[in-house]
Amino acid sequence: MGRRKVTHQLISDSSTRRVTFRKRKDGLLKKLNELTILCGLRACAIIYSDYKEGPEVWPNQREVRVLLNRLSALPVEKQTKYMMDQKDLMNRMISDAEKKLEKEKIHSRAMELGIIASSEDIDDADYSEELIKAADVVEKRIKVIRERIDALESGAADIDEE
Amino acid sequence: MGRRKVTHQLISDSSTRRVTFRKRKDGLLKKLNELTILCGLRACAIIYSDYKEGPEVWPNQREVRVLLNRLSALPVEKQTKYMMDQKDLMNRMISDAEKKLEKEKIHSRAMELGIIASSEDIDDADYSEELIKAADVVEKRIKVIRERIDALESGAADIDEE
DNA sequence: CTCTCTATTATTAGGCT
DNA sequence: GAGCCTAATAATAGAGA
Repeated sequence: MGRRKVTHQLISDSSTRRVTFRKRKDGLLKKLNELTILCGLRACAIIYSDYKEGPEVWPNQREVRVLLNRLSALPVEKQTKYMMDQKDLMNRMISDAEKKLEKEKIHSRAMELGIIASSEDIDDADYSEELIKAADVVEKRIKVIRERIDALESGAADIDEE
Repeated sequence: MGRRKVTHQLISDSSTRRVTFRKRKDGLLKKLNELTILCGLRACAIIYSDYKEGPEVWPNQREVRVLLNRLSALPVEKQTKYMMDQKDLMNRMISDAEKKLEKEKIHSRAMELGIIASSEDIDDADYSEELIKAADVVEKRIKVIRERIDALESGAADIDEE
């Protein structure tokens, strides 16, 4: 939606890529925010780019933590079920794209992303400081295990960061 | 950007809200996908709405888990730093909105969202089944603690789900 | 690299089936 | 509700400062 259509591939020019990253990230956050407000959802997100030392989180750590905790607390069985939902939706998006392709010449690629949103009161629940601290303590203890897993996974994926 | 502008408030009609939810969620995922491709990032997300029994994840559990693990593994100190980044960006978005307001009559609200993206090879790293299972075991043990925290937080926020 | 300013494409609100 | 259509608004690619 700019001066020209953009090919859906990695932007080779790093300068352009950086600018596009900022613009689109902002646009995305704005839309996520709107979804949250329009549909009464809670949402959180993290941007993990090379342009920042670490990830940037929305709307704040608390929210991210709470929503992630909920996901982690779900039985694996149910989690698998979500995978199904995801596949369904991904298929739907692909078929939508294919339909468009028929009518026009669009060739959008398969969706492969995600978002976190909890469908509850948006009231900005003010978690007490004690709770936050308590969560941090637990977080640290868990961290050791997490790092272990992540390290293994990173190895398996041949990934190497910071 | 439809037949009329939409007020940025909770859509009261549940039917309309549902439709808007689907449309915008799909649009969001598409854009997140594009960001991923255009800028060479990995990304994951989860939609937690009342329209599904459980959250829907993107692109899959593996990706969500890996990216979440990375976040959890970060020292709290750094996490705080990210908060700063987030504030900076939020402020920027607000000022952008205010500028527009000057020129037009836009009154977009403060962004309060998030997204998870890891800026590394997009290669669909195929984590071994063993690792996934191992992660699940750890996940379950952690779950107990997580639930505890979440329960406390939920209580503090006067939230009650499923 | 950052901030603006459009020309253009993309997203989507409301209707209809 | 889920799909499809199209008018109308929103996001943004490219260029200029």
